[in-house]
Amino acid sequence: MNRSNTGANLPTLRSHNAALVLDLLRVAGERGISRLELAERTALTPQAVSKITARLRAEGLATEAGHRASTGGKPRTVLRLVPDAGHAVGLHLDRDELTVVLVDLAGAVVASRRAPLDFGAPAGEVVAAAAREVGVVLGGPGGAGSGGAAEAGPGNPAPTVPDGTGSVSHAVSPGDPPATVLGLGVAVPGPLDHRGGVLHRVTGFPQWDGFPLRDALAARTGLPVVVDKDTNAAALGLSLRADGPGDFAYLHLGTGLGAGLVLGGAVHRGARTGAGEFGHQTVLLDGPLCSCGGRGCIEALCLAAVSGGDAAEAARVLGTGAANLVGLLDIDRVVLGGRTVDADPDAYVRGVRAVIGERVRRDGIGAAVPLVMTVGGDRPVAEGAAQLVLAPLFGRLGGAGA
Amino acid sequence: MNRSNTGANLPTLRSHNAALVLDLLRVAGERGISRLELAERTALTPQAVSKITARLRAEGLATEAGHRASTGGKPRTVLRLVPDAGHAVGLHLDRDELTVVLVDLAGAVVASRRAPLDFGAPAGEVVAAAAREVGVVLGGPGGAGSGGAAEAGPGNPAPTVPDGTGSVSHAVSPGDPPATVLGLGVAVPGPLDHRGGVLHRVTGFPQWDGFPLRDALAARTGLPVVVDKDTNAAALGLSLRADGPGDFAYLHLGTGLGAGLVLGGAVHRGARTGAGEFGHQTVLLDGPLCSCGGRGCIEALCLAAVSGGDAAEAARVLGTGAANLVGLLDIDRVVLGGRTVDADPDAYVRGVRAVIGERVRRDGIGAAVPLVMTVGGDRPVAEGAAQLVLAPLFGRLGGAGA
DNA sequence: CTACTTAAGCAACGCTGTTGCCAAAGTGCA
DNA sequence: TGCACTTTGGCAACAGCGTTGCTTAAGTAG
Repeated sequence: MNRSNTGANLPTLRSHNAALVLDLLRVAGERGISRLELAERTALTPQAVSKITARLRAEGLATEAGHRASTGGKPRTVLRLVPDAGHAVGLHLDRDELTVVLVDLAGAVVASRRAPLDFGAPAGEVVAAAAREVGVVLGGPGGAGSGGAAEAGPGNPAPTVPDGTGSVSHAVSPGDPPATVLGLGVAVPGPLDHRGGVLHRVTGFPQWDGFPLRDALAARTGLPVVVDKDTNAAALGLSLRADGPGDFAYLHLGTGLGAGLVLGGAVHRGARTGAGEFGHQTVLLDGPLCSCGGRGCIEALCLAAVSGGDAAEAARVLGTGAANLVGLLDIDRVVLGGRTVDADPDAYVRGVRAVIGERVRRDGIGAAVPLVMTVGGDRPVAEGAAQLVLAPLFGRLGGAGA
Repeated sequence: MNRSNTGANLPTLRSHNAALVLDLLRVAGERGISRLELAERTALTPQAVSKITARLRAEGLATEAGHRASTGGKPRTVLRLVPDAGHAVGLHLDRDELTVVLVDLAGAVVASRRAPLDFGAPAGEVVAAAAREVGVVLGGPGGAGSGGAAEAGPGNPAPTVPDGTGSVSHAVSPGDPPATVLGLGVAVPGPLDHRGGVLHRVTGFPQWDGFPLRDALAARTGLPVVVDKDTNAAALGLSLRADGPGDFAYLHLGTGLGAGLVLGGAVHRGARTGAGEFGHQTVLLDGPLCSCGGRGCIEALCLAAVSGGDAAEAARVLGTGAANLVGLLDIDRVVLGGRTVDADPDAYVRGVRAVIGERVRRDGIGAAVPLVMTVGGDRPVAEGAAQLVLAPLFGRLGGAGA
């Protein structure tokens, strides 16, 4: 059961178990999973699993799909998630670009869109543009099927909006607006309050300080909205790609340096959504001044090495911070991402892996901590943002919880 | 509900709610708490709370204790935890000393005992001595009331054992062996496997590598045993002292430097019980060599400053590490402890607080992070060890979970 | 074709928190 | 003093959860 301070009743129990089964179905993917295996993995009785899966099938969330080979008796029936039973929109607002994806329950991208963005423009304009793009991805100018649709900005009644240069829109199923859109997950750079969906002073963009992004987008799109830091969204999305429930860290090196932490299957945000301040960890006491006012921050050292063209040194600094993090939290897996890393992935993976490996070796116990680059999709943040909406369905605290 | 990968049934539901209520009773302490307040805090209906508290009263865990002032109607009945309904033993094995405490459900120390210890002696001898001391604290040579009692070492049938110099034993209620001892929590220094209760290579004491401490002590005492790192035990115990469920870090500076983390009400251990490796966080790239083989570790810098008599510099280094930790995890509260800090608490609190305060100010948002010394008892580790046993009763994952 | 094994559903059951109702125990005002 | 009102908390009936006992379905092995 999910950690909480509130009591549980029968509906809570029911949805907990349903989420558990749904999560196993999601992880099983197209291979599917049998009722008895679900029973083993959940420690529920087979009969309980039968009842739960019957409900899920009645709701259209699961379906039977073939049989396993017999082991001497009646063959097991394979159950699978029905990906089309629900969708979520992920929106990534970056400093100079906007990315929107529409994903199904399985996390597959159904449609996506990318457009340039001036994050420094007035908040209202950015919100209007974002809502417009969300509407387009959803298959029409009107946005989601429900009420309160997007009051799209000036003009643009056409279904496909040629919105600036480089705007790309490739819907996999263009004329097929999904019936059930569960919500909109939004990932933004700066510090913010996740619970209230209110931004704080994003570095370099003071006009966002105190802006209620969640409520503004909810009013524009008519969808439930969840807002989180870009690194948290990416970490959540990437953590769902792996089978294991192990603790997970995503390190993002782009124009800045940040981290997203997934501990115990849930994004760790801290009380003020401040967790993941990785870039301003001090790794060189009395070192060079950082833009934050401190000295010897990882970010300052890293970016200095990058601008000096010394990727190996940048990787060494980054690796030192990563090793600190792995040691402090006993993290199971680390994933690297971000534009700077993407430009020279081998150097960074090799450099960071070397430092972590040395640390693990010193500490003796503990198998090697896997370190990889982001995989499967060049929009990890936007896809993760969509998972902010979907994760609660699978019992993973991501949007509503904490 | 507590985060888990297993399904939940009605007994699970029941114990979850009971634990929740019990935890609120524990936090309320002697002031007590009314049924309606319990209902508000748990989000359960008043009727459900009535049923749950009736069960707890029938089991002897709770009792009615007076009434609140009326607010215009029938006055609320105050409920309180019955501390004597259960006890737990906490054992702290330090490098040169052994501490045993017997605590009640409320966490109050009922009896305690301290004795010198040579942690470098053969494992069997240490275990025998520890089991003997546990038996003494429990009020007799035979140990716990249940079967499989301590096969106490050579001699010593007397109830109070004058066991070496400086051995102190002051039971509050000498002739009153508690009926229900729920288990034994053990806190030890080195790296270890919490799930299996097996030690790894404790620095300087290679003979403990691979020793199954949990099973050995369970066999000796006949009690359920939970083993954890000393810093984790202390962090758990100290975190329970505060009302808030906020995230918590305990920093221990003694012969070494370590940390215990309590995130979301549960001790964060990581997959291999390795979390909390605070001492070997790098804060000075290419700095002086540390005993661990790395360079620029907090511990190396800190201990160097301490041995040089420069408490201010040690506090500054420690504070840098603490600020890193606070920033990375958005920790709510930090507590300092350990012999070195105890020797000059003001200097360390002032120094560490200054560094954290500066960092928080730079980051803008976020209220000041409270930093205090350990309070209430000079045996925080042993008391925390006892809480390893009690915490699961209150729905706080500490012993069984994770 | 018979015997056996395994998977999965039906029906009855115990137990959970919830709902509707009522008694108990105070305060406040006439 | 007595009546009206407010608030607390238990009793009884209830819907819904997973569990248990048993039956049916659907394969393999000889």
